[in-house]
Amino acid sequence: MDDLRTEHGSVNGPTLGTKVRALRKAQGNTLAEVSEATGLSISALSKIENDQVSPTFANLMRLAEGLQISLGDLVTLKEDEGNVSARMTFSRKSDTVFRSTPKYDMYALCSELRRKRMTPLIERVKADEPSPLDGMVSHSGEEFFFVLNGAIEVHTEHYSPVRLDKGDSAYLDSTMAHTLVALDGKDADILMVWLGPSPVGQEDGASMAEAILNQDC
Amino acid sequence: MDDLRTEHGSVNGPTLGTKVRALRKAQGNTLAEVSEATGLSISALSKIENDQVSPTFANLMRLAEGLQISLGDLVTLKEDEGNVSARMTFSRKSDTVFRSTPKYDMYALCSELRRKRMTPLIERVKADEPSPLDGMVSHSGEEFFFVLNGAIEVHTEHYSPVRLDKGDSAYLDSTMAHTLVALDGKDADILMVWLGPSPVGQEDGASMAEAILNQDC
DNA sequence: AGAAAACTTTTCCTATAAGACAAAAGTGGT
DNA sequence: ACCACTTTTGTCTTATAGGAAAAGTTTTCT
Repeated sequence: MDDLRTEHGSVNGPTLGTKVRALRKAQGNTLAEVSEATGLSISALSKIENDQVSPTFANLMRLAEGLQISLGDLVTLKEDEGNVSARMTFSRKSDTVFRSTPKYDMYALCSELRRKRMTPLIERVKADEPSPLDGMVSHSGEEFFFVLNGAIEVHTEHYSPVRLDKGDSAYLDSTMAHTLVALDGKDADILMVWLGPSPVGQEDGASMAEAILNQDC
Repeated sequence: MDDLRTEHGSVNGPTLGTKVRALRKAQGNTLAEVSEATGLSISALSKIENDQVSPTFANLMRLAEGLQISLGDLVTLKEDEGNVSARMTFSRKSDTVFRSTPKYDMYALCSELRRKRMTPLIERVKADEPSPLDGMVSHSGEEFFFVLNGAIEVHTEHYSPVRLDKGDSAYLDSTMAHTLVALDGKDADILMVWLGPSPVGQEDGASMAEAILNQDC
């Protein structure tokens, strides 16, 4: 047999083989090392990477474990994530408002990097805010807050409000209705990292970020 | 052959076969209908559902399409993921060192919440540090940094070192070797959020966090 | 109810493909 | 050019996929 590309590759995306190879290379390992980690023979790995065979489910599981990737991520032929283009980005102290509402100003961080799964933001929670419970929202995913300046109160539908001062942090299930209120009459700055529900979705990571940003304020 | 349960089932979760059968039944279809939809023979489907064979990747793709489920969802034998207990937690300004090394002190945030997918930490990067490149590590997942105090330099295997001052942030693919260096002779504090590669893994989110923490310094 | 009919699933057998082992070919460094 | 290392390519064994018959299940008819 020659090439199974058409059989199990998605139309344009990388084949399973190229992805496995990219992952292995990204970790700086040889076939022998992955063979050790997975229990698969070197030749089998070679053939898999060259799309000469279609590995069995059992071996896909061993492969995923050895490559330290979830099985779902492994079989989901998402675009190149191991190899190319950008693998890192950074943001200078952000001064471009990504989105502004009566309640929040938002500054997206590291937005150049498209392929990321987490969405980091800085939010300024405005002090002059009428009634806390107005802004209650729930959306998919999880979020983590860290208070950079000022103090906030986290309101949720299931817990009593929690006051967080500078340096405090919170982690919550975003599907639970929640909102933030600046305390002491001063604006508060928080660092927020949002993680969407779709573990593999790349492009819809972006759209979901959009969604949450449109919703969350 | 009798039963491959131990080969490709997770310890307690449902096997692939039971999941396929459940999906088919839920849609009210017969093996013949799924055979039609997937192109797989009835006998092959039967064996798959009874865990008598380990289907090839090519056939897993056809199966997923026929069952109208994403490949990732099909192979990810996830248990019920809805159930709860805690859905939020918070941390006061952390003062308990989670882990300390010559190079870093780490403070885990929101560690009470077990089910979370992101792992937030505060790291103090120590100034008195001999040679930057010693500590280079690569591990699975992605990480986001935000500089709280001081200045750091991010070294990676593929990019030139980047200086980050207070308020700056970075996002990087953790599989790329990297390390942080405190600049200007002062310790630097950063907020880091790490996201492991396994999207659904709950409990192994914890173990992976362990892994990265043990490795990353 | 009982029996036949129609349908669904499992089992047997054969062809073919995947996996292991070993040898050959390719790579990189000195 | 040599050596150590990595990857690919054969050959053989073992397992998966397909086809058809057997077994099991439900429906229908009298």
